[in-house]
Amino acid sequence: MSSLRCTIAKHPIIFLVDTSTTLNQLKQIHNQLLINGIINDPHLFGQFVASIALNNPINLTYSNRLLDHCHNPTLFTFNSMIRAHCKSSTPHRSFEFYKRIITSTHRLSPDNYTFNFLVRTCAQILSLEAGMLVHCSVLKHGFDSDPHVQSGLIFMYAAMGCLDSCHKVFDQIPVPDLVCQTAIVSACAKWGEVVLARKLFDEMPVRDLIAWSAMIAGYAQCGLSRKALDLFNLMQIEGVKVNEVSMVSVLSACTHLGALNQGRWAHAYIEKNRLKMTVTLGTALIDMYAKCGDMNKAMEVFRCMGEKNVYTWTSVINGLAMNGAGEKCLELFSMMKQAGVRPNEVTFISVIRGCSVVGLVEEGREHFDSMRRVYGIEPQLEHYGCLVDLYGRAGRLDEALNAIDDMPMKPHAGAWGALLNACTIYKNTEMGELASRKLVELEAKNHGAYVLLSNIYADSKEWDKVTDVRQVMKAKGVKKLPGCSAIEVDGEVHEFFVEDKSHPRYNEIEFMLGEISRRLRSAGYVANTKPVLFDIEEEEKEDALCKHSEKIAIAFGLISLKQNQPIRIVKNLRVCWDCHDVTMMISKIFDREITVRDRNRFHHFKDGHCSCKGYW
DNA sequence: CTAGGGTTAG
Repeated sequence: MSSLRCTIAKHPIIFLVDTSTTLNQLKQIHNQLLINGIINDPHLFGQFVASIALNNPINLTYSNRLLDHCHNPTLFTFNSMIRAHCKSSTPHRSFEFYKRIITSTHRLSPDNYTFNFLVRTCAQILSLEAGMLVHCSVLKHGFDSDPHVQSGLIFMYAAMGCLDSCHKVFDQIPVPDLVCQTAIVSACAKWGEVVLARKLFDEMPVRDLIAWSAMIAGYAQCGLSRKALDLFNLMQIEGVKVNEVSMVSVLSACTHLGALNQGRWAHAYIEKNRLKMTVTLGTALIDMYAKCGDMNKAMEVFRCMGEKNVYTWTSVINGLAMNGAGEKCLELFSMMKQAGVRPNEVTFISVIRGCSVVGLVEEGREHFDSMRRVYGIEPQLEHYGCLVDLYGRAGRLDEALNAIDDMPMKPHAGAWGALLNACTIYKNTEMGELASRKLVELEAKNHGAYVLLSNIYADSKEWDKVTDVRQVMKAKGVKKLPGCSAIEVDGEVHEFFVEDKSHPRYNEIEFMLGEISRRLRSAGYVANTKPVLFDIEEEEKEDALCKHSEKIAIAFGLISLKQNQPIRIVKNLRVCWDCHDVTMMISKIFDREITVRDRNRFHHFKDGHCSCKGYW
């Protein structure tokens, strides 16, 4: 037990109060104080109350009650109470103590500490109204020149997404210190002004570890993972020491890029430099391995971790679901509950997905129902979307539709999209038309709605309707989102977009694409290819084969990786039917293991088959 | 006697 020593000025009694101090122990200490007469010393008693509040948020109620017996609590006492409540489950109660300061009969007046804590309470409860009132009081009392309060205000407005206010506060600081500079960099990166963030970062006269971490995290959060890793390299070149917090953002960037080798390097770095394996860092590692396709390693890290929180469990459960290991996913969920970790709304999304990928409909439904019944979590749009998917993938289309009808809120595009996807798999034209109509009503330019509908028509050879859909798409200007696939070769991530010819080795890639095409055709596979997008001409189909980003990436993998090295692709969209078919064939003809992570899940291709068994 | 900036799961 790490005890926090709270010494009372020159008094022999030392309080040992921390998060594990029980109520009974507190009462014993309280009695000790009574015996020693400290209770009559208002200043010391105020400190006692404060020390409980600060070190034992669980017993906040106790210090609240004690405070009522405090005859003349000091500003220190009140400040401590505000600070303690700020991070508790009842942050709004901070304001009660502010009120007691300003209405105090002992002529107390708030100081810079008071406002610093109050500002953080506002950030905590995300109340812009409260934040602006506190800001006014800060100005009124003249604490806007205090650097702690300044950074606090930037932090608060950043938490609420008021970037303009962040800038206003920052611009009025004559000489912002390192902390304020970092706060504004972080705020800009968090809310889309990442270029400005970088500019401010570059202009900083001194940059410490936290400043670097803030900028790296900013890139990672914007999805600019490549830039995050580049900056991390620069940071190392400049000789700035890395710690466990900065490593989390680095791992997060690796995760999004699917850069397994860089992630492995980061893991080795962590162990070699003995960075503290915090829960957060461990969770980031698990997520990295899981989303880069190495689920075994993810499980290994998971088993080695001592403390596991809801993030940790959810990461591993989600990883198993994404990799199609539904049963294992449910096993871990049950272990999580046994370990006494309470699942939250995110956990349930992964659990129901896990059921969905292996067709465990009844289990999935039970978990969905248990959300509200057992855990008091109201299912949100996402959960209903998962439920529709659960029924839909299993071919139980009527129940999927019922799930949509049962939604207490307006069904979102995700719900209809899940239904439409199911209609495509099970070739239900009628319901598919309904789903795509609803989808288009919600999102007029939803590319998927048109593509899937036309797939249904193409499957049932209704070419006229296929043409109609095509014309509507053209008329509405519906454009396909640009697909992007990434592949890591020798620790470097290469990105390919649709029809991307910009790679320095494109000549070889093009040659390989031709080779793929020839070998698929000679093996008689092309004839089996489902109608791509529309009833396009044979030549166009051939052309389409070379267009999609994952095919270019796979071709690059074939020319740049050794035969025994698996080809691992990360795609920003979902894999299309055609690419899925073609990749299965490539895995057989070229005798390669290919793993594709699309935005939904993993596909492990081997010997002409895919781990998803067409169930996606 | 109390404070500030960077981190994880959908």
